[in-house]
Amino acid sequence: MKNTKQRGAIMKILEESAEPVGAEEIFARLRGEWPNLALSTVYRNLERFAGEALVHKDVFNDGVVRYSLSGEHHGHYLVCTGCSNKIRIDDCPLACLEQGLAHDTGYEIEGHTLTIYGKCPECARREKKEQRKKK
Amino acid sequence: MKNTKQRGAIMKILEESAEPVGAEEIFARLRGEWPNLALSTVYRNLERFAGEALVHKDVFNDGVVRYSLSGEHHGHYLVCTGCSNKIRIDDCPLACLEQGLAHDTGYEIEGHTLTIYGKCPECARREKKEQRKKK
DNA sequence: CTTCTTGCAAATAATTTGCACTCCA
DNA sequence: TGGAGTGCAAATTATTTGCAAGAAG
Repeated sequence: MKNTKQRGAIMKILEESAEPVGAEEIFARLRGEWPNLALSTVYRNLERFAGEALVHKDVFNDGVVRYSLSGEHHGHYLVCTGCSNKIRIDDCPLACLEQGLAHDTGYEIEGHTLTIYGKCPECARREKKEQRKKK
Repeated sequence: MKNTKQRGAIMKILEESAEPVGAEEIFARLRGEWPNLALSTVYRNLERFAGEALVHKDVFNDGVVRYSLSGEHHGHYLVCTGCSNKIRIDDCPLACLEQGLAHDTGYEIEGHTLTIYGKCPECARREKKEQRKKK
């Protein structure tokens, strides 16, 4: 894999951001510094990185694909369906389940997506207030 | 919600299929019986159903949104990243984790998405063969 | 040099929307 | 009958691809 400046710039964004980022977002953030960077270059490199297992690729519920460095510590989120506030879940109870599955099905497990949805205390309270108003 | 024949037909597909189905797939399956059903009607109704919590909406790793009846017994899938073959996972190890989270964060947990990805034995074998060819 | 990469523009794929017409309640 | 629902075509959005020109080793 050749070492090009656009490749480096894309990787730097990935390194700097704590949360997964999408191609369009990376493109927007690099627009200033690299005015004639092509969006397709971003997509191609992200796909490349994912292929080489340098980054982890994930499709979110909004349909956008986001990437994050694979070195980063594996984690999931608890997302509030009211205000979209996110809490990281460090505990991941799936390693064991995956082993069992690999054994039972013969699949080579590559990974998983897990996101938990709920209402944070404020949103839950607000929602109940609104329901009372309606009646 | 009015009871139209296309709405019924879409719901019937949902009821008949054990696995989550996408809009294009439902459209394809109904084209024979309803030759001038519009794809947009399928999309609109699925969104509607999801809004009324009649069906569960989920974005898969291939970027396609698939829907399944919410009444159905809760379950997750092991999806092959090669051929998209799906195996249902009846075991769900999250109830306990969710209780702990509710206690720790004060959130009212509403649900979660969990999908495991891997390669089925055939796809894994095929992929290895192709890699060897390249060298 | 020569192969890997990029930029640009055009092509897809999945989904959404505007609008006139249709059909259930 | 009146508004919810539909079909059709055109618009969006996210992503992919073909190809000639450019840069890295």
